[in-house]
Amino acid sequence: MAKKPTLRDVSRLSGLSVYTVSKALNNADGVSARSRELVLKATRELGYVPNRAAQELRRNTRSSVAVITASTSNYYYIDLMKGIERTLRLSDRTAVVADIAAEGVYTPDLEDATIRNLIQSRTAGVISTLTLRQENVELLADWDIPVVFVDSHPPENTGLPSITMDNAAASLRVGAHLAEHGYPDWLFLVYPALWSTRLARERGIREAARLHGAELTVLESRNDAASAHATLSAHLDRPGTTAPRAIIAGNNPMVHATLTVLGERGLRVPDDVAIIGFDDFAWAPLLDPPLTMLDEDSEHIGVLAAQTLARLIDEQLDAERQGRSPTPVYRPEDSREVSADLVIRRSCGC
Amino acid sequence: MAKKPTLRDVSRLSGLSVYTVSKALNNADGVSARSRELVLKATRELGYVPNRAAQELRRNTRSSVAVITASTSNYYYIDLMKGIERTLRLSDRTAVVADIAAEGVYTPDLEDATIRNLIQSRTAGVISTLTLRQENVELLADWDIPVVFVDSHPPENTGLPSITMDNAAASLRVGAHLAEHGYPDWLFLVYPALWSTRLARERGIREAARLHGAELTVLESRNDAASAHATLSAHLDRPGTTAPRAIIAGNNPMVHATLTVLGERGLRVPDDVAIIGFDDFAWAPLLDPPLTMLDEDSEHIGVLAAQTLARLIDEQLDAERQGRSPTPVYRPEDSREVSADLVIRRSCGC
DNA sequence: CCGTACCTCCTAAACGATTAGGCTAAACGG
DNA sequence: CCGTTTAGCCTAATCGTTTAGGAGGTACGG
Repeated sequence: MAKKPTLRDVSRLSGLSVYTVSKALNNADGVSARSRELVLKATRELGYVPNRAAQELRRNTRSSVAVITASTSNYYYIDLMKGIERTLRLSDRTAVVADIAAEGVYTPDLEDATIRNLIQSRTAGVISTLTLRQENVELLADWDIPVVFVDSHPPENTGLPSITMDNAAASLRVGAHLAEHGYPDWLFLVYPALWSTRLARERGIREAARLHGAELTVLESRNDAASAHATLSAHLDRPGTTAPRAIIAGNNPMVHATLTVLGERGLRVPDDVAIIGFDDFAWAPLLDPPLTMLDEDSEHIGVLAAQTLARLIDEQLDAERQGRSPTPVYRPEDSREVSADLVIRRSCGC
Repeated sequence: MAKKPTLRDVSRLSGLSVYTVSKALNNADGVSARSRELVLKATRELGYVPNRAAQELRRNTRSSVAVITASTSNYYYIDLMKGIERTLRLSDRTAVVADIAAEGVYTPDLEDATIRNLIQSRTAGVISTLTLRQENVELLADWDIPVVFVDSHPPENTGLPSITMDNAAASLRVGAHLAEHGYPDWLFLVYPALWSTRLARERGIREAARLHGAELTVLESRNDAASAHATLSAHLDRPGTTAPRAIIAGNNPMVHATLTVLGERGLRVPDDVAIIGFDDFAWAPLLDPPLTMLDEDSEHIGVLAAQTLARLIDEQLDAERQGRSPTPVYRPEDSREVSADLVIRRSCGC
């Protein structure tokens, strides 16, 4: 097609003004059945499809929501996205994912560039899986773009909503279970605090260790399996270090690294070293041995986050229509902590 | 912020016309250093960010590319997306994923709606992971939107580019390996032909069975682990059916189902039943037993697809600037088949 | 037959950017 | 000193929609 048909073309062909055509296509009233018919006929004939950029410019509304992630190779993102997309579909919105980790590594520059980019496209709203820089949160606030955090927390004092699993309670439960087995020394292999759930998880594990008199080592690695592998190997190689009786793996990549390292060293799970991991996933029961894992329902978290965001956006549109300020109003109950189950399999020693 | 700053505001504050401001912000020449400085100062002061909808409307260009998938729970999509995003970033484009499976099940209606949606937003280009309906491919062609298929084929006679692994050759290799072990009867558990790699894979496996005199059963299931589980269980329960000596699992969900079903029935892998699966992934070596799998480098496939698409879009823009037709011109060499490795572990009996 | 109300439709002004075409003043050559 | 070039800037049209503010016409009651 050389020239794409526009509203004006439909108007010409149907013999009606662009006003009428627009009204007819948007099912607004004030258009006779006969005219509506004519418009639809002309539309079909020309294969006309409205230009969203023009609509959004004129209506001052956007249809897409951004999901900010860092290095999506953690499988739980899939479920999260599923929940988000399913929910957004209901209100005819689209999710676009923006990964702010370049080659697997997070950089503030990329975060800044991404935020600028989102503002340029006047995103309807943002769901972020990690704590954003204070500065960027303010920027989004300046532009009245609603933000919801999932599996992460807003920067301090911003009061933005966040939806996480109850990490502290869950971690306590993990610790309690290890204590039941009587393991005296634990190693917590964990990702950086950039992913802010790390804090609550660590707090819970520390508390549990104190409570049950276990000795605890916390080992931090970059948030990918290869780095975790290197970190754990180096730790175990350190002179005077012996393998811990139990390892708690902070997330999916940490679990992968732990299993690999133990396998390489001929350490048997759970006889030599027990493992409990965070974030259950489909393959956990099929691993050798089947893994005991904390099961966060991330699809549900995705749904909650998308619902909250959708409501915020809708309220914003209402406010704007009524001439009130478009600044999003967050309520305390927008923040939620959902509980998680400990799925007991065999890697813990059960 | 009550009212968002526009170009006009920057113009007012800087005392220069919108023309000059626009030129300055786009680093075009014809602007003195002094003016440029004034413009940048005003821009910073106001926190001005250009409105992409307006730019795209005026310039008639789009910055986002759509990736069409169906039920992304197949893990290999993650790598594919990684490759695509990494490549698109180079030309400042964004990927948006559009899933045309509603609750895990594909519906033509959703496909149609999605395509309409993409045309409405005048997507710069499309990467599709499954064969689209003829009709929709024509629609995209009408609107001069370039399309590239990955891990799938275009509808017949459309000549659109596709990038896949060399499924037939790979399947032959799988069969040859099973034959080396001397397994007499094989079961191929496979997803529907909507994902068109199914055809080449089946062709290859059938050919291999014929070549090596093995008996072959092909069992089709919907493309998710739960359905595959039900299908395989029902098959094995059928009176007179005995478990095959080897199972070839057509993709990731099929592998999951196979391992689960065999586990439930107390059949040992590989002693009772051997398994080879398609689409290697990070957890395969840690499963019980470590899985022998075909390794398709899907990140690389993603890179190739995105490169091809980017080139098509760039050529289209050039053509348009020079007043030529914006119809994308596909070259035969845009279609590629990349080879895959068979990663031998233990589930095949080795 | 007139006034009023109600439909239906139209004209024209936005939305926020880009850009063709033209103007001005400074610089330069002769 | 004058004509020509050029850098720097401006005015105004344009992209494809939506929508405020009327304008005509029909129907109806009085």
